[in-house]
Amino acid sequence: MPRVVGQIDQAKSEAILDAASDVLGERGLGASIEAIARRAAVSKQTIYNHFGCKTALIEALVARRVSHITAPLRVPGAAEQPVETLTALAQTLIEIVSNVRAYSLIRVTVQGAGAMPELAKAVFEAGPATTRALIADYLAAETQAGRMAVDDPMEAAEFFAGMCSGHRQFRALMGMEVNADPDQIAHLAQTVAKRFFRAYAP
Amino acid sequence: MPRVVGQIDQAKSEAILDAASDVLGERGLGASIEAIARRAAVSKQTIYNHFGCKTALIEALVARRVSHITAPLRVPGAAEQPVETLTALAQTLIEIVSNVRAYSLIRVTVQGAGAMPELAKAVFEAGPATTRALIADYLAAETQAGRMAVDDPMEAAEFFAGMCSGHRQFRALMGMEVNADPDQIAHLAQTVAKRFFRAYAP
DNA sequence: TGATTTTTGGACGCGTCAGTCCATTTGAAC
DNA sequence: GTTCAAATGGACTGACGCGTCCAAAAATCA
Repeated sequence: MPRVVGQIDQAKSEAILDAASDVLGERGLGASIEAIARRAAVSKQTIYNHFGCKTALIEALVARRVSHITAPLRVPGAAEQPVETLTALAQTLIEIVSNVRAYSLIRVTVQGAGAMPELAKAVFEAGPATTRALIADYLAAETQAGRMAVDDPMEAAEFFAGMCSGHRQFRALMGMEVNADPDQIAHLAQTVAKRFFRAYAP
Repeated sequence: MPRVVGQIDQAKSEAILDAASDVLGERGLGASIEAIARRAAVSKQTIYNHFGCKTALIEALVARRVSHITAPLRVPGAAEQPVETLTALAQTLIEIVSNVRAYSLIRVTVQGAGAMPELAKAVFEAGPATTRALIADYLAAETQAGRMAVDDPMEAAEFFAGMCSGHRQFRALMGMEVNADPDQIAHLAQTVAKRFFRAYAP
């Protein structure tokens, strides 16, 4: 038997997805398969061998990125002070929103929302929706423990996420520069947590 | 002299822009000029007579919409109670974010950000940036008057706008349904104002 | 009615891109 | 070295969309 099936697949598929991420981020959904092939130093046919069609390629790309992006989104272990947990949470959220790479994916999804609504919904569920549910759970628990007074956890979670993303979301979406200075992000996260806690303190 | 130049222009141009708004909102930037012409019950050539090229058409469309959308964005006359002013402000913002028509424009802008960055920047300046500045001015004035305690008005304005848009922004961008029930919007606006004021009360 | 301009609609050139086909080369396993 | 799947690359089809051109029709005013 020659050549194990799926051996080279692994590496090449990754290379193709990396290239697709870059090129789609730069040129948008209109980017041609040939451009992606060039960037990946791979023949166009190989892409079709691996993914079948452009839509499937994009779906694979989105699936991979989404898992990368949402990975760090875990509520830190039960905290002594809510403000500290909220600060950590805000920091993660703001970092995600400030990540150009992540946003190039979102932009692609927005562009494709018309043509592939399932994809848009999947990204929404995996990203923002999951995030909100996570935060809401935490807020409900803190309220139960008497450390906060959140009457509507889902709504509050939305406020919290909104404070974190704010205009950065818009700027990122519009392809404009987003300040990603770690110090500034840390400071912003602290402020968000402080103000949010003040709004929902018992 | 026959036919006054620019007389029919007015009406036809409007019709074309309306159709363009609809079709672009539905199909995205990829929508063809022919589709727009069909929707406007106008010949393709007429569109070119009026606007010259697709880019110019989109620019004209965006310019018109932006002025429509931001029109209601005025800070209500100096209020007795900040919470009431903030509620009115939040209401306007949430209504804009929940307006499908307005968001179809934003989606078009996001899609076109790569190809026409000037347009994206113009929309950003006219929309979110202006809004933030307006809110910040108000917050600064209230702080001066001793009715609030906002140390960083720009930052606070961003938080306020973020709380209003929240996930609605994402859903709208992704082409998903957005709840536009007036009662719910009113309730949400009240909550935003209440919580925000609590976060920044003296 | 006549003069003049816009509008129409259909055909056309031109470029781009998705996806296919295929002869040839590469390279891992035997 | 033989074998056979995977990869290459280049040519090709078919579709689509922008923008142009033009002759005929409609609309406007004198």
